[in-house]
Amino acid sequence: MGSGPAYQRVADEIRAAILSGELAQGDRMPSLPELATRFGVTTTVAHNAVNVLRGEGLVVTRQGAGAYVRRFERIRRSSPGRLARSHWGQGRAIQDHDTGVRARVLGVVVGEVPAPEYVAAALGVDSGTAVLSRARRFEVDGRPVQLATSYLPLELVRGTAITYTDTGPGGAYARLAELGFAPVRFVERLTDRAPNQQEREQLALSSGAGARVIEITRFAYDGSDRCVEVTRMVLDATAYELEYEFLA
Amino acid sequence: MGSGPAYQRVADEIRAAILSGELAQGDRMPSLPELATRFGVTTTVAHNAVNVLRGEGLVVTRQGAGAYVRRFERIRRSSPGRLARSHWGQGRAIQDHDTGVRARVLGVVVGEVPAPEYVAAALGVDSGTAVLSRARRFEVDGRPVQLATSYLPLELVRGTAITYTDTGPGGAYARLAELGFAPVRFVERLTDRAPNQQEREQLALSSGAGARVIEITRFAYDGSDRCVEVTRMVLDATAYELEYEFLA
DNA sequence: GAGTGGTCTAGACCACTCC
DNA sequence: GAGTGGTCTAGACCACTCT
Repeated sequence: MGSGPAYQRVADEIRAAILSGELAQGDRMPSLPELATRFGVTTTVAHNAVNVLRGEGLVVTRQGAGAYVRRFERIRRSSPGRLARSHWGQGRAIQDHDTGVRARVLGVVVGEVPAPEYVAAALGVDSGTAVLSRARRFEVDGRPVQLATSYLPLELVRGTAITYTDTGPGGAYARLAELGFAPVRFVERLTDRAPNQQEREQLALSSGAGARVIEITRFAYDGSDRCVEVTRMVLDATAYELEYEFLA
Repeated sequence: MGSGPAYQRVADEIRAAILSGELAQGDRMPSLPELATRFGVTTTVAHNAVNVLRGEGLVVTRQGAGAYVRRFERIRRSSPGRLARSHWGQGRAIQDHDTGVRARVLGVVVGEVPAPEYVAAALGVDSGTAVLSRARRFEVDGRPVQLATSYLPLELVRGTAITYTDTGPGGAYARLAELGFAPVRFVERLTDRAPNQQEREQLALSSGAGARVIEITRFAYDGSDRCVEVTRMVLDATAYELEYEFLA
């Protein structure tokens, strides 16, 4: 046996079974008592082992229903390809570029909110000034994978389709372009962190240690280098592969 | 008190104490028995709570020595700024851009290795063909934060300073430029995942669930769109903030 | 109701550091 | 040697699903 802790050894063996295909994607895992018996440990140790795998994104658990091998196919999110004008200029939604037809946008909520500090600083308004907020959630194959909230200056978008739930073909960027504020430069800042409770619920992440999200804050600038939009996204860290292309 | 599990409530209170500054960065945490007594739980539950915070990167533990509030200052890693020719063209190392003078490069190991599949595919050689490998480790303030291994085609770099431990001013990219293969375009792919055992050791990450790394694979292309270098980096996920800038 | 995952107790032993 | 974090046992109860 490995010299490490028992729960690591158990996790190692299960992981190997998953990666070798012995346990296929979507398969139900043996129950905790079964694992305990098979590996000669207590159910607590078996639980620890499953926890490790859950943290790695290999296993998802549903209380009362069982543990399952995760259907594993990361979504590739490509930048700047997904934000290129050639893309949304053709009337397609940005997330189409990442996820094909499997993606759905849910729970779009549009409203006016006081600008958070980092938004106010970027948009050049006083902190707390009302800005347009567009919140939504992305699901792929019925699984929530991303939360996103965009903030735009009210004087730019008032009375336009950007204030509607459905912004029309090409999305908000196409509307900004029609207004003469087409975004041409982007800055994205990424941090990897633990989700808060609300994010755990909305992204259906398990509690306990291990679950991670990637927080992306994007700043969009128009041709005169004015920041016209700030978007904060929270991604299920195990659901994505991010790609960036740039010139030296 | 909160309706959730006890270990979450304990973690919540400690987290609040850290974020409010009541527990300062670098402070020693109360011991597990102390926490257990204070919150009326067992040491096991106190341990679970500390585990949660460890996973969030707020606390670091040293077996036998205690648990400490992490000194927390994420390293900002900016692209393409850090890879711009204007930077390494002046003879500065790339990591200077991210971390200032606090960074150190350790354990540089140069050698010839069979190309991993993803490297061979990018460099346009057969899988297993010998390529130059440059492995190294980055430390900031004495703490290991990143592992990196670069792969370059042997026929490009044989007999050049790139095969030395010290590649000279401006690093490998400056040498590639002198050879007429200056990298001008980059693609970086990022995934969040759990570290393997070797990575846990080299990055001084705790075992158990919770620790995460960001794996970045970078492909560097020269002016004729030939891939001249592949670099795989493994970052302590809680140590970095990544920034990307690009045009639509 | 039976089975499942999630949490918890009240101990125990080990490896490690040196407060 | 005392104190610490890390692991583990052998139970228990709860919330949940329905395999």
